[in-house]
Amino acid sequence: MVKELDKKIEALPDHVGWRLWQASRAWQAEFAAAMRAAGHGWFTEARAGLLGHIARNGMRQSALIERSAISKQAIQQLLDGLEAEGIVERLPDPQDGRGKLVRYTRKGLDALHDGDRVKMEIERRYIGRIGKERFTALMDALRALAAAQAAAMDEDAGAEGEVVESK
Amino acid sequence: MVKELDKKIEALPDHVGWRLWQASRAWQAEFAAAMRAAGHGWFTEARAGLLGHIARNGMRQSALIERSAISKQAIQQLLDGLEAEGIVERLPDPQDGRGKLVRYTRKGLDALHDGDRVKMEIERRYIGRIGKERFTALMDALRALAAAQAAAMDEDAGAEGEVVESK
DNA sequence: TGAGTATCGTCAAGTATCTTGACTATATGG
DNA sequence: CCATATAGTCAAGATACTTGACGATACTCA
Repeated sequence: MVKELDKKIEALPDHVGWRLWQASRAWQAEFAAAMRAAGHGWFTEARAGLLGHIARNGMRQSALIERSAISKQAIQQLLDGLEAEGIVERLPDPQDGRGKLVRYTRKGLDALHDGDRVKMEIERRYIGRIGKERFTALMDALRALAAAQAAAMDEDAGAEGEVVESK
Repeated sequence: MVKELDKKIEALPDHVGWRLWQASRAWQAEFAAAMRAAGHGWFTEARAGLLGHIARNGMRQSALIERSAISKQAIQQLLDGLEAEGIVERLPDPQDGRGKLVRYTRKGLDALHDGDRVKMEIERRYIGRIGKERFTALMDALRALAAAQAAAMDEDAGAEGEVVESK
């Protein structure tokens, strides 16, 4: 019994990528469970990520595309789903016949509110688990990493990023 | 121009879950790109995660299932793919007619070696980007989080985790 | 010994997320 | 007015999972 447990622990991967993936999945599972408990079963991980980018007062779909790291088609599909759930609605942009404005419905704003609450709860739980100091260090490192990566990507783009269509 | 950039930055979500997800995706993209460059195009993220759990000298599929956070069916599908690629092979377990042993092929071991190299390279890059101290703090926090979460799950299971099938 | 039960792996079907390619409609700038 | 770029959509497919059902083997204990 004990021997098996030992084996299990001893062999877990321990590189950054694995740890990040693990932590990310755990967070998402916790968030999804809490949101389901709050009656928002439609709140999947990708949708949550996208909603985090939509300004409370709405925005153009194209602006959303710029902000998110995924393709316009993927965003469209997510929005389709969210629209079907009644979380957001899409209106034609009066300024540009091609564009559309995405904005929250009443239901969407309520869900957003619950989402924020749940996020704060989870954060509190995390701080309780690993201590405020460690948590702060975690956020600090993650922010630094994101900033550094964004900078690295900008450099690539600025230098000569378009070697893709060779061959 | 500048104004648009400001907008873009100002609106990024900043909670733990989002940061973890971002960081995880960025790591995976970096890893996949490097592995592709090394001629291992089949090395997808889920496969990499699974391979991280397979002992160098092979192991039972059921042991793999215990270690991984995903379902046995998902693991089977991943193994199917890896087997088709010639990375691992599955042999009947002489000790147990139901079981199978999973082990690396020669090609798999080579890929694993490249994978380890790439992981170390990325880690070095990360340390270069955010500093050794921050990186250490990051790993420390992630490990603590994983340990605390595992403990929390064990508690749940020990107490009364089976309220699922009510209603 | 043999019936019930648990474990191991598989098959099948479905969902979520994301990708690429092709296309329409509108805007913009000579 | 025409060429080109941009905004959004449609369709098809890949990947990474999920749940449910199932067959085969092993274990237990009366």
